[in-house]
Amino acid sequence: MINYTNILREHNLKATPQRLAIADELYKKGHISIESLYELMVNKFSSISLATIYKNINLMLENSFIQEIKIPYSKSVYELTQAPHSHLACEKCFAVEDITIDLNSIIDIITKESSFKITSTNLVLSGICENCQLG
Amino acid sequence: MINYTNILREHNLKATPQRLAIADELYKKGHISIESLYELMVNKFSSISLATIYKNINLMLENSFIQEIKIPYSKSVYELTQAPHSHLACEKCFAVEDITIDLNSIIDIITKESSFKITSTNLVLSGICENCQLG
DNA sequence: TTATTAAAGGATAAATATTATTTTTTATAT
DNA sequence: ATATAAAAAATAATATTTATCCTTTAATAA
Ligand SMILES: [Mn+2]
Ligand SMILES: [Mn+2]
Ligand SMILES: [Zn+2]
Ligand SMILES: [Zn+2]
Repeated sequence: MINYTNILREHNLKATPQRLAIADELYKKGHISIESLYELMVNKFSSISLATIYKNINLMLENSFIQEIKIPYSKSVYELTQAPHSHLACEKCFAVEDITIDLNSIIDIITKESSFKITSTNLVLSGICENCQLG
Repeated sequence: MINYTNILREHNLKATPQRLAIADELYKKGHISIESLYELMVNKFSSISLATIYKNINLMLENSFIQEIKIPYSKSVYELTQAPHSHLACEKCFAVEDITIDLNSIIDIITKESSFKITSTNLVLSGICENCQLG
């Protein structure tokens, strides 16, 4: 159980109980959609407003405390900011897994071939996760 | 000026003037957002309904006549279905360019390392396009 | 051609999703 | 402890997307 008080403050975000709970859920679940996060938060703060979720998600994004991952044919999920990495998205159960892939060779090739200056990469590989292959 | 009548029919879509115009704009512009497409279409069909845009985009997606591309920190854009490829997204002018990158080696590595079955890839490289580097 | 019909378009309502506003509460610094 | 700027809650307002209903039309077959 990590304490996110200082990490929030380092991102210029006041460490409110709601925000600590959001950070906690993101840490535990890894990747969460807005509506899932709201449901989880209602369990802890029965009177929490959906607007509080949205305001916090947007502020946390602006201050790079979290990142948004856009998934094809699905809702966006959010995660605590960490080292750049790619994602595996299950088309059946919609689970999202982290995967570290070295894309530097690809970036190098493009940088040589074109004059586009790449600042960040976003790779989502869709398919069927291990669990869903069994069922 | 390509005639999309038969291509639409091959995708089980009636070739209406509105759909032919949508196909035409997608062909000319390459990648268009919903709202841009609506603005373009209003020029050709002054009484077109926004619902017609949404219904057609959704039907065309279901029938694989077009594809959706989700762009980080930006609205989705749509394009005519073509061979799988990746995208360069300019963070300044929001232009989206096509780029063909061979991701097979990456897929192979993941297939060996994990038991996730990849069925499609989605790579968006964000940065600054050539034009925006000049200004 | 003309007739038939299922599908599509237009108008608009309804449902979702997101953001803004106002008041109350609270985290943080003094 | 106090002051204060920021955050939360409640709720209104927008924005986005989908559904409905009626009219029009593309596709098909007499
Ligand atoms: Mn991740
Ligand atoms: Mn493309
Ligand atoms: Zn799965
Ligand atoms: Zn640009």
